[in-house]
Formats: sequence, C-alpha cells, structure tokens
Amino acid sequence: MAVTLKDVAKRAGVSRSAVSRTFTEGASVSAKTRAKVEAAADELGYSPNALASSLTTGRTKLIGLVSNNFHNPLFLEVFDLFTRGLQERGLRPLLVNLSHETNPENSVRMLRQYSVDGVIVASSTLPPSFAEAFRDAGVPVVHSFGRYTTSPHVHVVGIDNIACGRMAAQALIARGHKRVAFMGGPEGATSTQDRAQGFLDALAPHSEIEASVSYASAYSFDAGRAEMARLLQSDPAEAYFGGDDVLSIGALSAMADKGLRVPQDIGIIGLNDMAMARWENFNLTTIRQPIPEIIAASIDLVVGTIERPDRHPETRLFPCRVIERGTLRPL
Amino acid sequence: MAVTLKDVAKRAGVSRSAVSRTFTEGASVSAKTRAKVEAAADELGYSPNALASSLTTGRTKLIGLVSNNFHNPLFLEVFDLFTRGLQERGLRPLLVNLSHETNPENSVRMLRQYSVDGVIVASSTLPPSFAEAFRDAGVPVVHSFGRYTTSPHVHVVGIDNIACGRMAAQALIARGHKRVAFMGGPEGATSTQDRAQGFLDALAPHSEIEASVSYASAYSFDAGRAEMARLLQSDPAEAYFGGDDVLSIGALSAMADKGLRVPQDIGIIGLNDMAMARWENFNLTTIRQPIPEIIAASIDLVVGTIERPDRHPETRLFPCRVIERGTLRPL
DNA sequence: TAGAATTTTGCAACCGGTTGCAAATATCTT
DNA sequence: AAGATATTTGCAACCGGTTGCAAAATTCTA
Repeated sequence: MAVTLKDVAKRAGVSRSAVSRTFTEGASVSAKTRAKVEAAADELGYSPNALASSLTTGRTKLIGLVSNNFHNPLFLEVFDLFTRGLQERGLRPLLVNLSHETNPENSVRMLRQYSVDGVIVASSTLPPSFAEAFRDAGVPVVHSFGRYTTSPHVHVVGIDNIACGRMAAQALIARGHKRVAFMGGPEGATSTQDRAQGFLDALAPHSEIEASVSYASAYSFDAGRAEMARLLQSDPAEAYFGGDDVLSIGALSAMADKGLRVPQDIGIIGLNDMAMARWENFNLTTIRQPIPEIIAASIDLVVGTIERPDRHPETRLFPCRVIERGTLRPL
Repeated sequence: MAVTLKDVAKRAGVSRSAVSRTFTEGASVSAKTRAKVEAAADELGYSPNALASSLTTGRTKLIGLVSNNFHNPLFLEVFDLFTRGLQERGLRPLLVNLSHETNPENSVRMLRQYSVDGVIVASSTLPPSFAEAFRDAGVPVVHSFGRYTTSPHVHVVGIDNIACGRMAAQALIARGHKRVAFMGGPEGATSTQDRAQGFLDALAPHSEIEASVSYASAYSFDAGRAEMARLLQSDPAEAYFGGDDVLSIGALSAMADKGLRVPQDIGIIGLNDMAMARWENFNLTTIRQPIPEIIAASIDLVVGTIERPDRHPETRLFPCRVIERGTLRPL
C-alpha cells in the first residue's frame, strides 16, 4: 500500500541508504544521486515514515501536551499558541485531557509508549507531583502555569502568583477601599493559594482595611457566579480580587442579578486578561498574564531540555501588570 | 536507557516472542510464562513501545485532529469532547492547528508521516476539498461540522444548516417580526452559506416580511460586534439570526452600546448553544447543535472506517432545536 | 599522470517490536 | 501407557527506516 524507502531505491536504481541519506539533513549524497532519488520519490509520492525513523534516531518530534483545563476559555488561547508554536518548530502535539484523571501514572505510561520527546504540562491546578512524575520517568518536562519554588524539581514557566496577589491588593488599596476580599479558585490549586497569600501579605500592614478570603469550587463561570451570589447574601466587601477572569465574569453576573452597579456599588479585578475580558459586555479590569511569552518560553525550555536532558531545573517567571478597564472605580 | 522487550525476555528467561505475546491481546501464552514475564516487566518498569509495534501491526492508534477554529470558544468544548472520547477508546489525538494554513497538502503529508490511523477534520469553515485530500491519500477521514451533500465523497457529521436557517426564520416569523435579517459568518464558510439559504427559503413565501443578509468577517466576537455596529448605523431589522453564538454575543455588545434593549427594541437568535450562551449575562436565545452526539458519531465513524476502509461515505446529521432564553421576545 | 586525500556509496547490522511456522510440551483419549 | 490432539514456545524473517564501516569513485596535489 504505502510506498517505502525500498520502492524508491529500486526505482532510482540506488541503495536504500542513498535514499535515506537524501532525506536526512546533512548526510553525504552527491547531487546526481540526490536528483535521481528525488525524481523517483516524486513519481511514487514517497514521504518517509517518521515513526520508523524514530526507532533508530530516538526522536519522534512528538510532544505530549497535557492539561486538565478544558473548561476555561483562556485555554483555547493557550492551545492555539502551543500548537502553533510547536508546529513552527516541526514538533507535533499529542494532546492529553486529564480532566477526569487524578493520578499521573496512566499518562506517563501512555506518553512513554509513544516515545514523546518531551512533555508540557499546562495547568495551574495540577499539583507539582504531576510534572515530577514525568521527570522521574526520564521524560523532559516543563510545567507551564505551575508554582514557583526556590528549589524546583522540574522546569516551571509562569507568573509569580504571590506578586500578583499583592498587585491586586495594591490596586484595591490605591482606590481607598476599606473592605476587600479575595474570591479564589479551588482551594487546592497552587495558583489560588499563592494569590491568596500575596493578597493578604500586602494587606497585613493596613490594619484599617478589612480583608477576607473565600474559595469557588473551580475556575469556571458557574463557580464564580455561585460563590459571589453566596457572598452577596450577607455583608459583601466593597471590592474583590477574583481568582481569575472567568470566575470574575461569573461574579459580575451575580452582581448584576442583585442590581449592583459596577464599579459604583461594587468592584472587581480579575486575573489573566483572556480575550473575553476586553469584550465590551464585560470590560473587565484585570491583571494581564503574558500568555504568549509564557508559552514561547515553555517551548524553548522543553526543546532545550530535549537537547540537554541533564539541564538544571529552571524557573521562568514573567511580569504581570494591571489592565485598567471598567470594573474597578478610577483612581 | 529505556527497557526493551529483550531486557524483559532475558530477565524472565524466555524468548522475545513470549514477552511480545503476553502483551498482545488474545495471543497464546501459558499462565506460567505470563506470570514470569509480568514479574520481570514490573521489576524493570517495562511498557511496550507503541511506535515500534505499529511498524508491523500497521496501527498507531494515532488520530489526526485537524481544526482551524482556535478562536471560537465553542471549540474548547469540542476539543474537550474529542480528546476524552478518543482517549476512552484508546486512541490518541495528534492536534493540528490549521489557522494559518490554506492548503491541505502539508497536513496530509505530515499526518501520513506519522501514520495516523485516521483523521477528523473539525471545522465548519474549511472547504470539503480539505477532507477529501485525506481521503485521496488513503487516510480514513471524517469531516465534523461539515457540509451535507447528497453524494458525499467523505464522511460528514453535523447538522442540516439549511434546516437550521429555516428554523431560525420560523422563530422570527412566529414572533410576528416584519423586518428580519441574517447576520452570517464569513461568506466563504459553507455553514454560513447554508444557513443563509435556509433562512431566505423559509421567508420567501412571506412577501409581507422584509428579509436581508449580511456577513461578518469571521466567527468571532469582534467580527459580530463590528458587523452589528455597522448594521445599526442605518435602519436595522427588528430581529436577527446571528450566524453563531459568538457572533451573536458580539452583536449584543454593539446593541448595548446603542442603548437598545433586548428583546424589547431588537432581538437576536444565535446558533450552537455553546456553554457561554446560557451565562446569565447573555442569556442568549439560540439553536442548539447537539455537540456531544456529533462528536460521538464522528469518532464512531472514523473508527468504523479504519476497520473497513472501503466503507461507503456516509452523512450523519443531527436535529437541532430552539432553546428559548432572553434575546427574542416571548411568543 | 601517479599517488594521496576526499567524498560518495552499498553492505550489513540494528532500532523495538510482531508473527508464520515447525518443534517441543502438555493434555486428552481409550 | 501409548498415541492422538491441542497448546505453547522459540526461531528467524520482517516492518521501514538509520548508520558505522570499508570499498569505490572522485577530486586534489605535485
């Protein structure tokens, strides 16, 4: 059925090695045989079998792209950038959906069976142990949107969530709010834990400001809406730091239900600056996470680790900044 | 580095074939050797190389998942369902982002190099020729969200967009609107062409109703907002059929800018019923496309075609229905 | 133009598995 | 317990490529 190296070799009247060499970068072939081989290959419609060659070269150019965030619209942007970025470097993303998976073993085994050259774990809700499981299996791995640690066991690319929490607190302080709160994502997510910590740290010196923290059950519209509805039942804060944009948008919907005007009656600042945040219906004030840079760095790092597997684990954090829009009163 | 069949064989004191057989469904191995092999495999942490075995079995369990819709939030749901559905059947999605690709050749070659068992083209904006290119290359393919034809060249799974256009028209007619319009997606998209046709067909007998059609440049929020803003500048219709939900949400934002109340001053009905449509901020009346069924059928069909490649091209259409919410005045 | 240096080529072994076949074992008859 | 039958096993060839090595062909040097 499929046309193989041997067919082309026979047609071109050369050895199989000659054919293989014309298709391998930097191999030694004379112009004459190359021409013969290319002609034969064209006539037959041959293109080399990447999997067969991976057997000897040890490289598949397959990258496992592992995530459990298939409900947060931000991740459509993330997948778009990852797939394009990988494609541009000649790598192929093997997508793994971990939504309903609690331990890493199956994915590790599966991705090893497919001899992926590397793995990118793209999630802010998976524990560090997930990425570490790949490293333990000897697979180059980077954890995108993961937690920063001073002694990382795997490459981490993302933002300093603690600093973002502080930044959000400062935005609220600067506006003179006296009662503020963090409405986080799931309590188990490292991103939420860190944002909460930064938020409270920044507020600690301000004894005149009342600060509190609560958690939504997921990074999702419904969870944000439900949690904000609950908060609004009794004595809500003047302004909130929403755990991320989609949560904040859910919260906005609960506020609208109550007839509250934003930002006059109540304020909120999100985090991510996903495409939807600037939709005029929301016009969400938020903290921008530089997604394209994070993704480019993640790809760089996984490629670098494939080339030098013993490379020291590295953390790359990118600065965030407040994007002023309409859900926080003007300074 | 990696532990291979041979290592396990030596450890277990059996031949390589014996090891291979314990890991192949339905092969003949005695309980005793199987136990020995499994013990050895466990100790060594062996798991078979899927790519190497694909060389002889001719099956990689890799499925190309090809799309160019990385900006429509609906497709996050689509990718979620596809990846989970494929994983459940032991298949692996190799994701291909065609956003900036105009001809199918590169993808076809690439996916053949990786010996994918089949391909799913998930797009309502790619032309039929795209899926046909895979079929011509001898790769089992199904076009999800593709155009229905009476003599299909490839498997198509989706909805009857003409019928949906009619359904939208009828919803507007039933509400007594006298000036209605279709604000489509990109004019080149088959889905938009068909929806426009159905819409106009249903209105043709109603000479008392004024109907018009215009097109947004993409299925995106910005395009919908821009096109609606343009329409609102001069003599807009009373109610619109928006080419899809995200376009309609963009249109809602333009309406809000103009101070129009929905549905009192102006109405709109979308199409898809993506998760966001029921967010209370939008509460979008829309036509539901049964995404889970479409995706399940697509997977079934691609699997079926892998098993019987000469299978006759088939079209599977799923019924849609109007979901009444708040952007069209009550009946 | 002979001899040395360089480039190109094919052979054969290998990557990590699978599988048809025949030999070796085990199980069933009677 | 012997013979017939059924099951399990290992050998060896193969899947579609790559690559070290030595021979062959080409190019360079004097």
